[in-house]
Amino acid sequence: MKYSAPTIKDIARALNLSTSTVSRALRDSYEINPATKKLVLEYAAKLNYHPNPIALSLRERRSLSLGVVVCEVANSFFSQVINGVESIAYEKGYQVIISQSRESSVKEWRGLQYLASRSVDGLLMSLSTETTDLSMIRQLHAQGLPIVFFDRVAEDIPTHKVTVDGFQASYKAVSHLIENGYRRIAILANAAFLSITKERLAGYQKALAEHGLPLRESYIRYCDHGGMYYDEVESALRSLLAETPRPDAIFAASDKLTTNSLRVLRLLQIKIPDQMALAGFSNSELTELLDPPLTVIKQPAFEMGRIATELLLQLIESKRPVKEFETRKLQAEVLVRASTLPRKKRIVQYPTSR
Amino acid sequence: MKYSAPTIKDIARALNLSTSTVSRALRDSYEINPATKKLVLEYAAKLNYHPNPIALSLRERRSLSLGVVVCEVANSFFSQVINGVESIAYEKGYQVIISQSRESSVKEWRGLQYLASRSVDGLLMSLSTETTDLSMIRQLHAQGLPIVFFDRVAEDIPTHKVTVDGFQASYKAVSHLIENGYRRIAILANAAFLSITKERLAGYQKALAEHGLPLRESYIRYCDHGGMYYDEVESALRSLLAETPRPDAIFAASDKLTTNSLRVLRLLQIKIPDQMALAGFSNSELTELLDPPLTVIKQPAFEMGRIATELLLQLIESKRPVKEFETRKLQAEVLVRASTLPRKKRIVQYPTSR
DNA sequence: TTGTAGGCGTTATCAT
DNA sequence: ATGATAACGCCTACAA
Repeated sequence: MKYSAPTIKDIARALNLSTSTVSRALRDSYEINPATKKLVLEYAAKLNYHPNPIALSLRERRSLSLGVVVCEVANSFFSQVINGVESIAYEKGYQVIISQSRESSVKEWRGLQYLASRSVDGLLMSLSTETTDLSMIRQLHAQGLPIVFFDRVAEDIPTHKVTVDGFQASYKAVSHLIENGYRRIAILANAAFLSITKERLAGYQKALAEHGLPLRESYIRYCDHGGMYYDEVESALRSLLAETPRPDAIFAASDKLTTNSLRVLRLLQIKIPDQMALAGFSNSELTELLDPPLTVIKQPAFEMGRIATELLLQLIESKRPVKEFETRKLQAEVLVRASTLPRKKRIVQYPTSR
Repeated sequence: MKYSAPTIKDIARALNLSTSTVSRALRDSYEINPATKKLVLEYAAKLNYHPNPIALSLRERRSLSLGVVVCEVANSFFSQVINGVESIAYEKGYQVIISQSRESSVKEWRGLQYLASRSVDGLLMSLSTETTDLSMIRQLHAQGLPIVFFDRVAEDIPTHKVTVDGFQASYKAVSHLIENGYRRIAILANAAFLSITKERLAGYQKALAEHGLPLRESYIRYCDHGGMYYDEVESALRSLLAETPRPDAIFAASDKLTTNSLRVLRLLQIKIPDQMALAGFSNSELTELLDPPLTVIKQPAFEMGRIATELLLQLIESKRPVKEFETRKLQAEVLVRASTLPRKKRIVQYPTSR
């Protein structure tokens, strides 16, 4: 079945004009007779004519579209970022094309492949947890495709970056835990090589150090799929629970890790916060409705999308190659809730069962 | 800054060949000298040549892309549908372009506008709650753009549709409420004109009727933005709570309505399920972790996306106009949890303090 | 086996 | 004020 939208040619033929006249009339050129113009516009409206964006793209060598690569849209943080991206993009007449990597470097690669080969004018990118090979991104960037990284950035690719100050955020959240009486705080983090992982880990370490608590390597766990798979989180937590001494708090360093940790702890019937406190990054709208309400670090995701897009459009619309790049660091807020209530001294810390 | 990918022309010039030879070599045509072929392929690889999809689209009059119009991706149901769509689309070499209406008919219109005018080969569509004017969709459809509706369908546009059996699902969920002792069940629904609203309402009515309960018009509330705005849900619920006699259960007929209802009830400090039971549609991964765990109707969202996409590709790839259309109805499952525990007879039903 | 020309829809340039 | 032509990158019928 063939779908065929009306073209300038159709209008020209019907009205006995040349395509150039029609084109000019449609663009309201001053050199067209008002009568002709009216004729053309009316007929075009009747046909519901719209210029073919593909032809336009081919001619103008730009598609007026931006690619966004995220691990998945079914993640509050990323969907909020996307809303921020769209808010700016639409304003400036750009279409947004989303590609999901689902934390797989193969899928990421495939999405990039498609987006890159001239179908988008620029790229907004958050790396998948699996991505270690940056060669393709590097090459696209070298070829001149404007790229802005957000959230999970490639540190050594010289371009604009927008991140959240994960160091500060983690520092604040872990300090909060310590101030509420928790002493044995474990951390559940994303893949170790990600920039955000390093940052968040550093904030955790600083909070411990500043309060004179020891840093135990055995209290650190990495989840290479960012908590995308439940099993990965369950086994990490189980092994943490088997540590001696057992941690009295978990700090989860990303969205999926946080909610999946809650799931595991509930499954294991571990009381929060009495037997184990829980805090972590999360942008879900539902965290305050959970049982217990979760203490979370909420990132300014929408804002992040907006800023990244503004920077990208700057790159795209700049006449000369941009040499100076900036890294914007946004502050996140810590929302304190019941999952990290001050530790009660009287509670039995090591129940005999489990 | 200008990004310019290598073209066939570049290769032809460099190798002293014609563009057609290069083109054929790249497509591994049998009529090309193996030596030439090798030469071209190697040089192309070196340049990291990829055919320009825009030029291809212009020529082949298809873009190998599908448009998806949903109200928002930050909604578990829709993001799961999208994952289903992508799973099929990628397999068949199609790119997926997502457009969010955010329950606004203007944004929906704008997204459609862009997607439709030849940049996509077909459309997967779930109406925004605000959309009453179908003329644009109707026209695109009349012009031959293949469209498949899912979830919120346009009943009188003749094409494939994929829905969930909202009648059965509602019937089962409301029956469950009744069997657990609730008698005054109010319903919170989407905009009244939506097909899914009518269906779900009918299921609710049947359950009441079958159990000999009266249908009270005063127990029905519509939220025209589908619960996208918290305030809308809060005022609907407040007015329901003011009814005499006061309802003892709320049945929420869509995702956002369900979670926002929980939010309102908690804000008003109404105990669930003792003072008010709550059940509703939701595809969130977190419903079992909420306080209380929510009884929900979970739709086969991923499956829906898959099926809709398969049907759409059938339409797109069909040689002759398709005249026979099918409506697939999928079954949803009811997950029973604590928010609808059997009603305790001994509980005070009308606390004096609110 | 390779090359030439035309066309997909549009607009800019250069006539008329 | 309007028209003819070329070009964007690609493919293919036709020519050589």
